[in-house]
Amino acid sequence: MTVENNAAPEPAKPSDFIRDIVAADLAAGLHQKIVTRFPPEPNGYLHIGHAKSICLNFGIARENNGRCNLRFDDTNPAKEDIEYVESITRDVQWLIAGWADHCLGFKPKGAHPAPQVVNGRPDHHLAPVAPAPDSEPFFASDYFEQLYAYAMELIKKGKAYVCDLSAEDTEAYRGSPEKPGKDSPFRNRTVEENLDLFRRMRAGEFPNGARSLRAKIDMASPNMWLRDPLLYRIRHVPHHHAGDKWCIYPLYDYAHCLSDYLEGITHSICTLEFVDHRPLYDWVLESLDLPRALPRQYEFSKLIPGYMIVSKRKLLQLVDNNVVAGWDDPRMPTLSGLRRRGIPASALRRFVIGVGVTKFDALTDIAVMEHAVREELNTLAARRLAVLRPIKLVLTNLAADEVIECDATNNPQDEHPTTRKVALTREVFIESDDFAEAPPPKYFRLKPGGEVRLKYAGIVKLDEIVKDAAGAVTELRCTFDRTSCQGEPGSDRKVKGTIHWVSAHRSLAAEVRLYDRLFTVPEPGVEEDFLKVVNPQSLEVVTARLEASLADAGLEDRFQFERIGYFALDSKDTTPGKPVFNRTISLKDTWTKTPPQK
RNA sequence: UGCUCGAUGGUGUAAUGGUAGCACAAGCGACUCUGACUCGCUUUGUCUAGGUUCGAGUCCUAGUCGGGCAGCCA
Repeated sequence: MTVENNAAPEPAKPSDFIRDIVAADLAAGLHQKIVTRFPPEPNGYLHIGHAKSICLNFGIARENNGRCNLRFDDTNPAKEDIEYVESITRDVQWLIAGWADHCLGFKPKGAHPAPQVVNGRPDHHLAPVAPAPDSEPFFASDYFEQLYAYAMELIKKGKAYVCDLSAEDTEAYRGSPEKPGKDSPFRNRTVEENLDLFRRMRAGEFPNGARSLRAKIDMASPNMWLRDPLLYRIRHVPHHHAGDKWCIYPLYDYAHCLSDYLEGITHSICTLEFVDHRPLYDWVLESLDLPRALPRQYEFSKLIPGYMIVSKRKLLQLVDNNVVAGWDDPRMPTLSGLRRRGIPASALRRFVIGVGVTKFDALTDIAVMEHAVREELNTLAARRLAVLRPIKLVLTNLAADEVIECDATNNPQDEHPTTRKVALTREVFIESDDFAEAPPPKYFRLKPGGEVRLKYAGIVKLDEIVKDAAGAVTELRCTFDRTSCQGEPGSDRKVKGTIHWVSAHRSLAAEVRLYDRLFTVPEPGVEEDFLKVVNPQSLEVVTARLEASLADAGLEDRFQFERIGYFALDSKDTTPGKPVFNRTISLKDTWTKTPPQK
């Protein structure tokens, strides 16, 4: 009934080219313990694409009794915020709860890499610890001091120099993929001058952008990232984690590999766009004569689910243009949106692990995710009766005050299903879809003169259709077959259709939000204007009638409204006595099929 | 026209020189007090051309097509 027990049945142990490498490295004795990391930049919300990366990194850690560090790649303070640190930490812990939380690597609060001696050589290292009240995630910004020391070392080795070129000139000097760049006029400064200048950069003597520290590699390299990439830039801005100690900040390519090294990361797994950066990743580490084993970078293709957008910039546009109600709108592909939608973490894991890990740019069929969600919810969700679009049905042979208590199964998927009581009364509501005055062929539901079973109650026969002056149906008058009740001899009498219902006065009215996919095309991301393919019917709000027991629903509960879909309380807009339910996903419907897409 | 990564049914993913398999989707059927679930059956695939080999999705060569790379973003 709830998702508190998040222990999902394990998917078959995954196998992919990265896990093959990990296994081979282990077999070769390269590492005694596997340490991976999930390194988000705290400048936005985590989305479903990150879920794949999280499950890959934590999955490898848990399969090898290793660790996966949560590390904030916070080297660009201008774009980052503590708010994101908090939401990301929360989202990661939600996604791995009950699955890989024992592998989550934190560090003692306030800890920095500690000096040590390895093979007679100086070294620094910061090992992971389990999450606890006195621990916190890792931050690249905690390594700024050590990163600075490494930079001084690179300068001394003649492998880095301070460059005075403007951003514009730097770009011009870099050339293009087809044309080699040319050396910066500052490339051959002496070590002493570089050391002095870099110290003064740190001391704050120069304005933003006046100088930078660059790696001295090869301005003619066919790989753009090897054309003397920037290592440090001057930014006179305070940092959300490091405070106001720094006015120079390292860039990703310099900070990331060394952060990996300092934490003892063995396998640094990232997405395909970093393939071109790998030579630089290796260059930095190999230039420093580091005494411990170096981390290695491996790349896989990111997850792009159909009918979704996974681009921070575009997601932000949806929020800014009020297409959705915020980052955690249940239609958003953010982890907070999916969670609010009612999707269990276990279902998300099942999905992202199931799609596999390759280097092929794939568009993943959204049906795969929907299937994973339904499969998970089918075992998790308690069945309830709810009518989304009510139409009144009167059981003419029941007394006005008569109440028949029926036993309803909570979850037929349980090994030992439990039951609850639902009240059948003279007046009930049924789904307006479940009645047709002029039924199409093979219509199993209620039609003139026809019989249908009210689930858990008994069989009714439609005698009379009452309409108002405008001709709209206001009431269906039926005869209830008492011999078809539970426990009666006729209870196993077969009728073709079984429909759901709720008592008219022993039920509650509630807002129900029916969510659908946010876009009308499978690949909104490649659209010239993705805002033009927003699904205008992505949200429909109805006032539904729910069986009375739903008044006790809790935020963690998952429900299947029988014959409709899976629902959960909205965590934000539900107030005491006034529940708001979100439709997580509809039940599969092979009768009123939606036309196949594309 | 540089570098780099990739290509297996409709979609995604296995097969590490030896019967092209799985999942989703689709179709048909069975079951059903959820037109759900479950079960059974079916359709559909190795980018092209050469080569090596007893044997090639896999190895080699050449091509074709697609992705990524010129932030002081990550």
